[in-house]
Amino acid sequence: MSTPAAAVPLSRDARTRLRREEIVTASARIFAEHGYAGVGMRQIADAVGIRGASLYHHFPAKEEILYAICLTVTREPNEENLPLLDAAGTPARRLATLVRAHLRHLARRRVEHLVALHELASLTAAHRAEIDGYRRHYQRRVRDVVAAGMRAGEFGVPDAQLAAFGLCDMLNGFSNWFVEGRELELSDVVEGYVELIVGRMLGATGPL
Amino acid sequence: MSTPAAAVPLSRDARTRLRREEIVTASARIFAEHGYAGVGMRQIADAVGIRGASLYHHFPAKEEILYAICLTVTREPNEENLPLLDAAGTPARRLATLVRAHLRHLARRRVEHLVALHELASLTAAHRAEIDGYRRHYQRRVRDVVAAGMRAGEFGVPDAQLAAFGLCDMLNGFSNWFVEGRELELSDVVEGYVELIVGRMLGATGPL
DNA sequence: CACGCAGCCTAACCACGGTTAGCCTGTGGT
DNA sequence: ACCACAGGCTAACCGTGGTTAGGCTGCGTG
Repeated sequence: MSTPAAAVPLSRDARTRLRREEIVTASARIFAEHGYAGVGMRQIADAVGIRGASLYHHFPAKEEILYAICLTVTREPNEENLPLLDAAGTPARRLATLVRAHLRHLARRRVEHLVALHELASLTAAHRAEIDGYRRHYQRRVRDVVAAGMRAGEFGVPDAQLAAFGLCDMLNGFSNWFVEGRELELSDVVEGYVELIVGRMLGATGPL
Repeated sequence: MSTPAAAVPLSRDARTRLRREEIVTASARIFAEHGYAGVGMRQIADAVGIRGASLYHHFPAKEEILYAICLTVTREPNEENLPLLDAAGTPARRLATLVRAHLRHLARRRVEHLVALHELASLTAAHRAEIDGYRRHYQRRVRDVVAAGMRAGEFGVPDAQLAAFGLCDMLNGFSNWFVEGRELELSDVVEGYVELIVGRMLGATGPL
């Protein structure tokens, strides 16, 4: 076999990327707990077993770590979920698929979402503008599909914009209270929200 | 007349209270814009026309200002809105009344809500626990009324807890995007949300 | 009218934390 | 085998910002 199981050679910049990822993940966890401002570089460094100053071999500044967190967690839904809205099927089914994907993504990257949701104000103006851009784009796409469903007579809501706001807030609020393996099961929440949002609130009928 | 219109005598500790209020309001505005950690005492002091050190005649610490913001904006809904759930009427109508009151409160204290929503991590552990307590209490009361509506056959939702989460997230998300006099009118949003949440999502029928 | 304190001031302290400088080492590529 | 550099370390800097000390003043109260 071409990939030996015992030795893990792992190319130089593969390890580099891993290290970066490790720092980002650890930072997200600590930021989520103590807030971005309440965490020092030395504290982050401790979590990955190096010294504070060494972090600057991976990130040029503390804010860049936060930016990395916000960027991935804001870009991924755009790249992974939005295509689902372009797939075949009725607006209702496409939205239901998006809701499922969105919630599962939120669960998978829960802490990163918490940080991105709470610490936008700690970003550089430029970085913040970029993140906001992604968010607005996402929401606009959702609104457009809601509007399409209204035109198709599938949805009974009075205003697409308002429904889209409510929909997105419901989805994103999820990361504030959901914790894996406590009280509520993920798949139950996902299917429950599909029914609450697409089935009941928007008023779609038939299988989703 | 006993209250002269021209001169405004204003007792000593009335002025004191006003000053405190002024500091809190200004702080909320600046915190909302730059984040709690991004704002210094001197910056807050500038906004009310005094020097940084003078703030300590009104608050023993910076965190106490944040605490004051969070406390009022978290306690007020408990004291003003929750009694509405105990009033006469069906669960649906009582919930509709709560939604209206909640949204109007959010609009009135918009910036304070933004701060309280984003800066919980900057509070002392003790203060944070207290605020969390108020929030959980509020949500529990909402959930109970949803459950009551289910038992009465008014609501068609499958799970009261899940519906309550969605409901509260939709309500609170409101303060993230609503700005007075831009695009959407407050009363339209309020009535739209009453229909979206109580009418459509929960499935209440009849006038709300 | 005198006293006292609320409320503001200036000055300064001091800890914390982001960041930089400069060095050492092991390793992967030539 | 050698060289370069990624990646880590120690030490130190230094601005920022929360907080304290101590003094002045003018209003409201006894």
